Amino acid sequence: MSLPQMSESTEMYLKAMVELGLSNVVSIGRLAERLNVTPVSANEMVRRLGDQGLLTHTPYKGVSLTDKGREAACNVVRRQRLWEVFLYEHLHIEWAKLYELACSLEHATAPEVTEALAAFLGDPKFCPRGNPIPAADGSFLPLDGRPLSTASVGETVEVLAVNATTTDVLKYLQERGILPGQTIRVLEAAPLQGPLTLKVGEKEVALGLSLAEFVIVKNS
Amino acid sequence: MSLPQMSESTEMYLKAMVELGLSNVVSIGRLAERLNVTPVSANEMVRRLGDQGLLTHTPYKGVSLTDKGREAACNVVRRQRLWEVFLYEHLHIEWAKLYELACSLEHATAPEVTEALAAFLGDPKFCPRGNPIPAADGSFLPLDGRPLSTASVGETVEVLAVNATTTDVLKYLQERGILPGQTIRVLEAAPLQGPLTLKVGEKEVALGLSLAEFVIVKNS
DNA sequence: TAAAATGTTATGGCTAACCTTATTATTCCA
DNA sequence: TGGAATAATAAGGTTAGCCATAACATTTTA
Repeated sequence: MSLPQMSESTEMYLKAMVELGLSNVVSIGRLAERLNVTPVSANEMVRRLGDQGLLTHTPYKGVSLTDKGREAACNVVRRQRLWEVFLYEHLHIEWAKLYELACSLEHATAPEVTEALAAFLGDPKFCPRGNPIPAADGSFLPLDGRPLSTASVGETVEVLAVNATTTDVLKYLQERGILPGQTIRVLEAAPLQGPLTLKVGEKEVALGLSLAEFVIVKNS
Repeated sequence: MSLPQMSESTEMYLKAMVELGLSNVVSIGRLAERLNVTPVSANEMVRRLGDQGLLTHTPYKGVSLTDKGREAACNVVRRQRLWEVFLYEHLHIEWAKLYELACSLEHATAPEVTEALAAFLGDPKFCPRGNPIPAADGSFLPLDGRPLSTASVGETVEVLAVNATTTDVLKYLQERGILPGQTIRVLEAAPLQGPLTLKVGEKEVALGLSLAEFVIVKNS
């Protein structure tokens, strides 16, 4: 009574590839880190996915999706983000938990359910974390933004999306008001990869650089 | 990014126990048949579930749920049937596919999603197949009915529920109008475990005894 | 340019849930 | 009561996706 013609693990790898930048070459290390597996395991799995024609691996360089992989990946991400919308707007699930809970559902969703869900939700274009939802045909307009970690002191930016996935990181950002739509001013950037000091609403917030990478912003 | 503290397989065994009669002693053979595994595999798995205290197995007699197992099982069935309601009423998924599609989702549903879903749906008491939905506290009022296979010639009965799970069986019954609420008259019962001849609406329908076991009816 | 960091490959191990084949035990029924 | 049906047990095999450890290759960077 299950459906996966693509395993849960495969879906996680594909999703990670999209989240780390749809068209980027991603190192095995980064992939392993995001998926919480050892580099050795990621290497094995990347070989399997390569054998299935979903991605290409250039040794010592990194991994990128093939056309087939990109299509499959967009489909996975579509399901993920549609469920996030449903959980948020209709079930009123806590924002920080959306990714994790939607992730489980995503793996269990047949194509006809995906499309019926999209129709039910009114074909939303963005998920509650601000990320675009790929269309049914696989088309995907990426966000026109950059990570907050690249912003310079004095800049004022607007949060487009939060790209984090783990509940604890999302909760941390939420508690500090770092949510889509929020305007942020960069007050200070500590040297040696140190944290940013931000003005978020009325509050001053210190944010580590690695967390700031998860926050996608545009000039405002 | 998954949740199962109880494996998918465990959930399927528990669900099967409920579907084969919440308080019945079920033989390994029947369990194996419904789950589409060999009796040897079912035996192994039953031992594992016994070790976890979910059910008790009396050799050569059969299997029954413990209190702990019953609670877990009701929870699984609750999730399953709530999703059936959602898929049917909000996503307009084909009736015959509900069980299978809801089954996948069920395994991927965290408790907080279950309860939010129940609230969203207005705490429904029955699934689209006519089966009762266990309450959040585990209480479960079973149907007051019996299998159509036990009906005698000349009886007129009303379908309370369809207990089948596979899409092909559900489709077969649906095509013949055998759905909850339908009134059926038993015209004939062939000897030697032969099929029943039924009057369903305007049509005469022949139905094998093993299929008739899936149809729960009451006197009407 | 050498050391550090990163990536690759090899080997072996683990787990859950299935499988087959074969043997033995029990229960049911005629 | 004896054979058929059903159930239990034993032994060994498979798969996916992980793990660790260790050796080796390449790339980056100081």
